[in-house]
Amino acid sequence: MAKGAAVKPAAPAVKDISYNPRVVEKKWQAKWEADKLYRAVIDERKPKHYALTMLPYPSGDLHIGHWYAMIPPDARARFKRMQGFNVLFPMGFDAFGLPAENAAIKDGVHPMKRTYANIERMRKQMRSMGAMFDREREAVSADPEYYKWTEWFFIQLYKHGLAYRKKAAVDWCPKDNTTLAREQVVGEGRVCERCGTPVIKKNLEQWFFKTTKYADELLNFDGIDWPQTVKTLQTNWIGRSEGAEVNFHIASEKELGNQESGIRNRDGLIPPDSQSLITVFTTRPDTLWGATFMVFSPEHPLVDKITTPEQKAVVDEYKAQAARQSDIEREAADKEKTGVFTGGYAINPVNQARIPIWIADYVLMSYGTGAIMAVPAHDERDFAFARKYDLPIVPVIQPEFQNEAEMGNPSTGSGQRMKAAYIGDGVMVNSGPFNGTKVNTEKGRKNPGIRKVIDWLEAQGIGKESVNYRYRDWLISRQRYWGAPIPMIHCEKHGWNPVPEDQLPVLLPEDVEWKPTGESPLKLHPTWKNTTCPVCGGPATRETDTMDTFMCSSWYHLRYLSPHYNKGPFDQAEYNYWMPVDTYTGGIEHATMHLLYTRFFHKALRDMGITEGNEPMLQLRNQGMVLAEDNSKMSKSRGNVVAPDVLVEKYGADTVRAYIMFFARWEMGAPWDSQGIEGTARWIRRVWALFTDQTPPTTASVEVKKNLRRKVHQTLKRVTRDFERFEFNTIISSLMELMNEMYKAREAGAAGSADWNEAAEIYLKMLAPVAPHIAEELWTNHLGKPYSIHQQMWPKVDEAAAKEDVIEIPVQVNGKVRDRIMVPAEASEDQIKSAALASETVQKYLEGQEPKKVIVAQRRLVSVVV
RNA sequence: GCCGGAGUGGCGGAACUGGCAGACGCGCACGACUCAAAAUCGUGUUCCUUCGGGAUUGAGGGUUCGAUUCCCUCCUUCGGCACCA
Repeated sequence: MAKGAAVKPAAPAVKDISYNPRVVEKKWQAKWEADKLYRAVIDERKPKHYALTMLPYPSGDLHIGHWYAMIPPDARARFKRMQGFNVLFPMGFDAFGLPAENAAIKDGVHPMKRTYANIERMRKQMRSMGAMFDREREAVSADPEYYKWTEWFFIQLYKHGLAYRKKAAVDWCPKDNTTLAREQVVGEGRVCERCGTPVIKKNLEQWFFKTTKYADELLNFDGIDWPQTVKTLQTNWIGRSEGAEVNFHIASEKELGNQESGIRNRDGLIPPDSQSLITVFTTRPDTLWGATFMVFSPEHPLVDKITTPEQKAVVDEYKAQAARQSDIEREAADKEKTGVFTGGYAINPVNQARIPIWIADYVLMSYGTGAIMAVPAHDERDFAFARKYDLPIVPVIQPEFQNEAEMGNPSTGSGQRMKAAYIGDGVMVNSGPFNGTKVNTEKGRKNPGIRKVIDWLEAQGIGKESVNYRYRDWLISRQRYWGAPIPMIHCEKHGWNPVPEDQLPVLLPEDVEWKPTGESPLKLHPTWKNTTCPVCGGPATRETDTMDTFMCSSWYHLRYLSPHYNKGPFDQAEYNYWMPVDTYTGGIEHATMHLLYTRFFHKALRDMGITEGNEPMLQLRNQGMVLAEDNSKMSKSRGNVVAPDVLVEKYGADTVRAYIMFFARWEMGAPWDSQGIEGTARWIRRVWALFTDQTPPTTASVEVKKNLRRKVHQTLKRVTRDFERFEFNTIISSLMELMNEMYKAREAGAAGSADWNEAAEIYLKMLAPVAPHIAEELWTNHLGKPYSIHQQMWPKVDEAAAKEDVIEIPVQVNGKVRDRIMVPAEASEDQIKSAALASETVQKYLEGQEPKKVIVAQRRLVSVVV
């Protein structure tokens, strides 16, 4: 800091206002491109750094959000490069997808034509950013040379048993006319992630990837530096829950015949055959003795078998009604529970209790086994159901310190007086051999009660430890044209077989018609689907569905390594050098989609010997969102989008880049402020003037120069740290501060001195990643340094120079700052202490009293307590 | 309901590991330059004030010599999940 420095006015500098970003930026962009300055090639002598930013969909126009996503990572990649890393920073296009096809249905423009025109336009716009993308690494997922390998990967997954076909109730978007992965259905209304239309269920046979095989491994984030929020989102999405599977069986004739004699049936137990076995999943096996009824999902296959003739009419009616309801209606959590009795009974294997079987739509066929044991005393949902239909409630967990009135009286075997289900800890009661066992609120084996019961169930052969996941396999079929074809052939005799690999890629036919029929144009194409069976050579048909575009983006980071390589998806040498990705950046909206798929993909490939290591991306950072000025979301339809092209035209790319980095915390985002950019523009112009003004001769004092040098190295230290941490806004403010100091130093006559020249050099090097054009122009043409600034090494901090020699220390009396004292930086704590107590102001506040305590805190503050 | 993030001047935000709250910028006010405006430059700018000070980082409490920072309770807001047995 320049505190205490005598600022002597010098002759005013002569202003140079020749800064014209349009000329400067065009000039350098052309030169850098001609020189292939940003070409990244393998160089074993240098450490590598793979910086990756999520690739855009070619929507047609680059908007401010793209800049926000790409520019700060670009600046950081440039910084890494100056630090001596060999940096790969590629860009490409996620070019398949619905919007282009939907537009084609409207106006007949072929998706391919539209997509490639959009790409061309966006390439041009991207050039104006002045980013260090390696153009020769660009990959476009809709290029046959790309999707050939997307198809190839499908076949590898198929061959390794990770791609399979099954009929299932799948989510269908009636507007986009296609199935969707579970992840693409969002929100309370269960709507299509893309178009907001409520989805419906369809029973279809579709292709799936076995993502669930990796569920446990995907929960492990060891060795990767990812934001906690993403890890939490993925963990919740996978939804692992630990418990047990328990085998109940349908009560036999004999068991039913005994019903007068009560719950127990000691003699003549008929061993349950597999037909009458009902397996349930429960996270609370410790409450098994409290199961007083069972509930089946209305779709459960055993429902018809157990339903008695008397109950058939109501059961059929309930089933029909459940089938009619949409998912939204059915899954509304606050809906009152309904259900009907089937007339059938099951036998609880732990105590032979004969319990009624109901069906209810709150039990989902898609989770667990589609059937549950209901323990109304200790589960809120079961409690509500039991109350409504007057089913017995038997408490089996007794809280240790609660009176009977609240709990009901367990000794009578009745929980009818309970006001709510009890889900806390306590002691097992009414539970045969387990009475007295303590139960806490831990999940799974960590809970002593659950652990003991699971071990016992396994010993008895009536159940086993089990884990269930909310996570589903990834549905990848899309009934659309504009995607990578699923390379499978169906033959009447030989079923499904992959297209022989030497016949890849299966190319999309170009002569297709756009009709809003809801069927894939591939299916309607007269000849495309006809082919021969790879097994017998007989007539066969191609799969006409295409792949979810998330399949393309699951491996694009590999295609960038060698986008035109034709012997495999990537060149092994490139892989060995560049992978894994060192820093990955993008929006958090992909937490449970792309980011989970790409981890799955990498692990599956690893198990096939194609990739190495457990994770594809070591470090992940998410940028926030740029909102419109009124805090609303930017969208074309609202007409509130900020067009970067206009800003570049007005201020130049360097200013837009700097403002993008400055105006918000990058990971948070903020509403756009079109006035705020004026401040950044002013700064850039002032930087230009600082370096181009004609300055008076050097007259500065030693002190002024020393202070300048201190500020330079303090700033360098801070900027270096902030680049590492993705704290871009403070990089800019530090550079603004240093510039202000340099203006003051110049006014004090520092220009032209050795310290000034060092400051100028370091300043431009720090500016180079942020504002590459102006930094290059000032570096080569005004400082006369060798081209290019972007090939210079990042400067080293001189710690000694950065140190203050006099420090100002605030003195608190009873927690309030009363004075500030100046002491030498090397002063001992004792010296600081006496200096503080010597202060007149401090003495005044002491009012003659002896201080009780004097704390000198890390030479930063003195605290006097009276 | 459950899980996670955030809450600091008129605004965006800063504050290293518990140690001077409000850096930097926008906006605003005043001044210089100008016939005038813009641009530019300079000064000021958390609030209250009886000009001594006092209050202040969503609210309340706690730990501490000292809390924007740690702990507890609550409020607001954003995001995710949601009858998951």
